[in-house]
Amino acid sequence: MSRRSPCLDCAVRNSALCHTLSPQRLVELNRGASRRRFPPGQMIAGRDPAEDRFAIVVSGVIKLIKSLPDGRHQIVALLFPSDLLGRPFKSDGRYMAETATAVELCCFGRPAFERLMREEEDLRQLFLERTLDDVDAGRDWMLLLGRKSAQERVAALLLLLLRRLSAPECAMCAQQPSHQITLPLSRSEMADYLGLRIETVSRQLQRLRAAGVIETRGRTITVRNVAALERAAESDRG
Amino acid sequence: MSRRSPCLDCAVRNSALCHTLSPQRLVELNRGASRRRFPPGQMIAGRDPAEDRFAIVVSGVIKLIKSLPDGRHQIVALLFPSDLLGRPFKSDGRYMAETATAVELCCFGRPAFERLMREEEDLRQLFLERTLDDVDAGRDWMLLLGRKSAQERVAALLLLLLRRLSAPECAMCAQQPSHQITLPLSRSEMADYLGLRIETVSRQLQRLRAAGVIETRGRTITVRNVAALERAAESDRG
DNA sequence: CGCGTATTTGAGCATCATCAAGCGCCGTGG
DNA sequence: CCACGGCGCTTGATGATGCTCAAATACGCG
Repeated sequence: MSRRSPCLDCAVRNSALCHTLSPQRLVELNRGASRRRFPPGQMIAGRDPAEDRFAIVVSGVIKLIKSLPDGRHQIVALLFPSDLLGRPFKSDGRYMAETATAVELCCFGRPAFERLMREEEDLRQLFLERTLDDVDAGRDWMLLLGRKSAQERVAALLLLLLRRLSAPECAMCAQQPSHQITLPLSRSEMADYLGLRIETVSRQLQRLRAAGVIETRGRTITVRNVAALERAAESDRG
Repeated sequence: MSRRSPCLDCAVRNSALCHTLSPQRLVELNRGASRRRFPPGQMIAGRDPAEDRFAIVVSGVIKLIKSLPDGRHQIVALLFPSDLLGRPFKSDGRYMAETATAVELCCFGRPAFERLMREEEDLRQLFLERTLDDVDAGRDWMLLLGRKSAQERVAALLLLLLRRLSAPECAMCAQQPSHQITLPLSRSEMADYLGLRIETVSRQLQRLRAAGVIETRGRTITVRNVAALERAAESDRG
């Protein structure tokens, strides 16, 4: 009983869903919750119903992947620290979830979380609003996939990563100068998110580098000219 | 007071969100609700905050469109009878909503609906689950836009329309034999939904016709071979 | 240092976009 | 009833973007 709640110094305590909960509720949620770590490239949720996880991302980046039988893949979402993995009220066998980087999760039992969702007004409301934001994010990406050129797609992805990785909940990612990021994705993963092939991604990065917009060194990218990058990504909020 | 609730013979009373409400709540909601009709091709919601509608689709089909400044468009969702138009808890200036066919809406005031959402457990839950379904639908479409060929896209769209237009809530659409549909979309709209050009859509339809999979007569399409159409669309639930 | 993997680079190609007619459907008006 | 015109759709020819296949290079890691 003298053990303090592990939530108090959680890296995402101010941004994850659970930030709306009272200390008492947190203690309750923590019974049966567990921190788990995964290495990069590991499948952590998918078709196996026994593996029907339900967790908050504490650090690292997770890919949600849809695949076709012939081996084509599309990453349909990236989960960053403070995002929720898992779908309440329905088992979620529609995507594969795989770590892109090393990941730390805070895992709960489904029943405990669903009960909290029912009982806690604020939690429910926050979850709903985040889900509505997910709808919007998906639709933004539909515009990108349906209508944008390879150049625009790559630029848009770099801006997305720049924004999300420098957000406060990613403090742990220890980002260098704010215009420099370490990509959490391989070229192949970038391609799967952008609906392109790996060679095309590589060439578009090359083009941006040649134009002096970015500098690349492996997975480290420095944005030299944010405005130019935004121009390359085209106005997104049309 | 002797006027019976207009909801009793509403075409979507069994499938729209409001089906969870008690008769008393329905009466309440109906104060300030109004039926409105719109011709095809009319913008009914978009950037204008005063036009921030909030409505159930009673009949017809609505397109949600995202656009880029240079005139590229992407339809990011279709709304069919019983679907909800509008985003609660946040004004929704992110898409343009335009009628694809003649449309009948049941419009509410935002405050009334948001209050019901707060007070009615069942309504809230249903709305949440539908929103989660919207997320999934968007992600399915991302796979289509990012990874599927023109042929697969067109076939997938035909199957989608076949399924949705023969659902019970579309009874009003008076679909003919169940393998025949009247497309609610022009070729141009199909292209904007599929991330293709109008000529490509036309050619793919032509290919399906040549293969004996469908018959086309203007906007009337008869599916001769559903299995072949499904094969052309490739397994979707990968 | 050397291997395996990721990434880059190159050459040729396929799919889909673009540009440009042509056709058919329909409503209008003669 | 038929000529006319407009619009949406189809069809054809050409071209560009991004894909495929292949090889070279860079990089991480033992």
